[in-house]
Amino acid sequence: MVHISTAHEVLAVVFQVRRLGTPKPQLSVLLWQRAQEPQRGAWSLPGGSLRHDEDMTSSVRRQLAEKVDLREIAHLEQLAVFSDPDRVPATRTIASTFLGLVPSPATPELPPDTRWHPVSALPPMAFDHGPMVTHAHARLVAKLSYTNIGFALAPKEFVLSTLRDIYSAALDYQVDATNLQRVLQRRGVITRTGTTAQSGRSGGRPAAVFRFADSQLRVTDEFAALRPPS
Amino acid sequence: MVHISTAHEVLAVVFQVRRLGTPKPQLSVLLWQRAQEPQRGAWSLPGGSLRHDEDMTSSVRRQLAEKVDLREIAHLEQLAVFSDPDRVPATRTIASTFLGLVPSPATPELPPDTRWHPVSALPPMAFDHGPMVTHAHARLVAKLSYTNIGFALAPKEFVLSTLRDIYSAALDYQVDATNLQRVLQRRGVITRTGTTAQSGRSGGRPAAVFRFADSQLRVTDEFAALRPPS
DNA sequence: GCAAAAGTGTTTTGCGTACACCCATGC
DNA sequence: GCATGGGTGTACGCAAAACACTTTTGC
Repeated sequence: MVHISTAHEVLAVVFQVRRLGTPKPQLSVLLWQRAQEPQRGAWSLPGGSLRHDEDMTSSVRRQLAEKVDLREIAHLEQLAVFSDPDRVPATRTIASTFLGLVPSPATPELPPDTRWHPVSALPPMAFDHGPMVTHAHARLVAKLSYTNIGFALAPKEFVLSTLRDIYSAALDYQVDATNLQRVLQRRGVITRTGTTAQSGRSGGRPAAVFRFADSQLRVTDEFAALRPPS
Repeated sequence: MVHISTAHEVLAVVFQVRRLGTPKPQLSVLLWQRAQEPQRGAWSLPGGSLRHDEDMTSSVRRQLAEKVDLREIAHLEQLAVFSDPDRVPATRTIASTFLGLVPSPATPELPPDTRWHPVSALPPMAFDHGPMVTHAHARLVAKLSYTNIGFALAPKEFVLSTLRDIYSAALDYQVDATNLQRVLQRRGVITRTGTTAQSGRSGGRPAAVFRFADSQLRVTDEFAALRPPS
């Protein structure tokens, strides 16, 4: 196919860890359902055309605010560009994808055609949006391991079992709260606030309250191997 | 500034470890010198406009082949997109950057305005191309630690001291050959060919010859922390 | 008291670094 | 022989995982 001109769109993979009826919360992604052909009924990532006077990060923030009324993005970063000439029909469109993270308790109002879907059970996705979600999830999993990126999924203050549930949902395996605490505390990623939470109805020792030390991305475990000599 | 239309270019940060008179080889980047205003005389990354019928990876390969006659790219991956509306004058241009790696012994012919520059001493760079090189270098350093990306910088077959020099140049610190061997062998990244090399003029035990097991990127040390339970 | 949940102490393990020591070659 | 570079063996350290045990609450 030969195209006359090239458009550029930004698409955001926005994750939040949410309760969805199930006992344990699940990692979920924000999608909207197409009302028009092509691919009517399929689910799309939020986003849209880049304006001539904005850079891509501003564009993503603007579009999420305007189109799905979402403003609580705690972290936003570039992922990959999808540039196959035929990735969407008609106009040749290059897509730049972003990873956005929303803290857990926030539950913004959403337009009626927009919904959170658990990453483990995605609906039929429009165009190449499925692989984009997979890619974003892989990036999140990797960064949970060597950065403080958890700050963008967790509440401002939290108890360790809550944080364990968030990590478990994002990583898709049971994380041990004991070790999670020690790893994150040793690295200076989380700190105690000093206060303790109420015990639940069924008893149990009251839990210490923590918070993330930073609210910006920081690499906390730079060298996996081949460390420079000390 | 308001722009009428938006152009899209691809730019490649191509690295090779090269001897440049100095005893130890150095990590170098391929640049060409601008003959026209704006920024005449400043050095640019190779690349150019994306065609309407090609994706970005093909475009990078094509442009490197056409413009600087470079075909021995062993590894090519996306880096970041630079989308500031005013990053270059006149037409608003979005730049997608790529990391390209050329194996060490290959010394392709270059056009006269094109040259390899050591990363440690970059010439005055055009536009925002300086930060692009820095970004690419950071990515390379990170991936040397947790992937087999060295395959794209090393010769097909090599002796361990050669590989040490390559890693040292790319990482910018002295790597210990003994430990490098053990780490890479344990991970299955390199294997012995069985043959041994000649000793140099000044004697010394003949070295074993190695090769990389794969010639495609592979993650070899996935989890820095928060490993799933075993 | 007992169950439930949180937190601490201790052991084990795996991996990477550091370093001492042995090996094979040229001259 | 001896210098030179290559390779192996081993001790050390660190960080994380695993798990037993203690603490603090509700009922």
